[in-house]
Amino acid sequence: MTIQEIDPRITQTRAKALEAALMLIRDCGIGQVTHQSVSAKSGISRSTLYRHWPEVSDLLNDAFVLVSKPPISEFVSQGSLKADLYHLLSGLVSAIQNTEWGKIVPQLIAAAAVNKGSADLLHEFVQERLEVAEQIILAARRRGEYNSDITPENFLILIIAPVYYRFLLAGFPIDDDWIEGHVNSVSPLFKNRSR
Amino acid sequence: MTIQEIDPRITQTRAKALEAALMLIRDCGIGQVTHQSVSAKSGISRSTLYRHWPEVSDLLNDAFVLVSKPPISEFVSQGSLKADLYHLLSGLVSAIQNTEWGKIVPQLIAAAAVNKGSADLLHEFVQERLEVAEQIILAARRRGEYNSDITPENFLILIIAPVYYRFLLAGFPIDDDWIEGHVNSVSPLFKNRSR
DNA sequence: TCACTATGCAACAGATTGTTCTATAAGTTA
DNA sequence: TAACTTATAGAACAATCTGTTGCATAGTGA
Repeated sequence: MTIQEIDPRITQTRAKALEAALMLIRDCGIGQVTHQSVSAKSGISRSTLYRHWPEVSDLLNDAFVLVSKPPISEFVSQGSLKADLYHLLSGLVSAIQNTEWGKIVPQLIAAAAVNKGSADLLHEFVQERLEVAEQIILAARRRGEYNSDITPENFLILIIAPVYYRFLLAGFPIDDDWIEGHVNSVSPLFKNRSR
Repeated sequence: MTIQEIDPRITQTRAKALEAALMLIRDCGIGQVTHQSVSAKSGISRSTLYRHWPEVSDLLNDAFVLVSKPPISEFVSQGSLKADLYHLLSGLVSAIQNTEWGKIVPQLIAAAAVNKGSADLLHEFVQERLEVAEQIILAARRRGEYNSDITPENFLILIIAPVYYRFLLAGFPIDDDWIEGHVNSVSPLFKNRSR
């Protein structure tokens, strides 16, 4: 009952090909991803690519899986709700502006609109992130900092959504000052109870 | 000095081809839009399509222009800020759920990420809509209903962004109850002044 | 060492792409 | 109406791309 060893050649081929695919997705969009273009970019032969991924959609899916499963860091409170929210948004903005994620997510959104597999992947990713971020609100509630009719989920979306809106739709810049102002803007909602 | 008459054959060809292109974008994504597929869907011959749009990107661009220039309705206040915001979101959600716009915008976002022309188009569209919606806030301010440090633009994004987030990223449903709850959630901000 | 198998390469038929030419039909002008 | 101008459809084409296969090679595990 030994553990199944995986041929390192397969691992290498997959890694190289998916990295090339991600570069193509990022720079040219999913429409430019073909067995041929991935072969040219990765050095993997076309026949090998067909053997691993008979359809381009299989390749795209694996590439999206790769980028939508980043490590989720443990929640450590910064001490206050405002500080935690600022920290959350800083991380998000940094991921969007300085990592592959920012370049890939628009393509994943487009893929999700026409492909159920991609949609499931994207929604699962977002759901997972929301659940992690919910710890922020629950911790604040325990400290008595958060006491609102707004559900943690809706409140988090209120915080996070403008970042994506500015980035994906408006093309507005996002800097530390804006993040700080944004957190301050919503802070009156921490304790308001609407009726 | 007569007005230049446009050959109706050209107008027809363009209309038919762009309609077909939009259907392909909506159903299959921009990657599936080719002169051939548009020809098959529209009945326009391939050679004619090449004459009108030498590159696929030209065709895509014209299609996106078509869909991103919808008529902007005059602002008529519903009487209160809450009612105006509810009205604004209802219209947006309806456009997203019941018209082409909802199916096309994910593709336009993806195109914008790799193509400056598409990006300009999208950002201009969003900017224009924000400016129209700003009338809501300005009217509320005149009535004394809105008095906040949050700029009208930032406030509107706070209102609008969660709709797009739920639709594009989370895949969450959006119904009238949610819209109403959302407007109520942010209503404490109408008059709050943060410090 | 030996069996196994993933890879690269060449070759291939079939489809797609981009271009050009010609006949025809539709539009415009007088 | 007749004479013109022009847009389109269709065919044909070389070039490229797609998907598949067979085979030699080289890396892997026992």
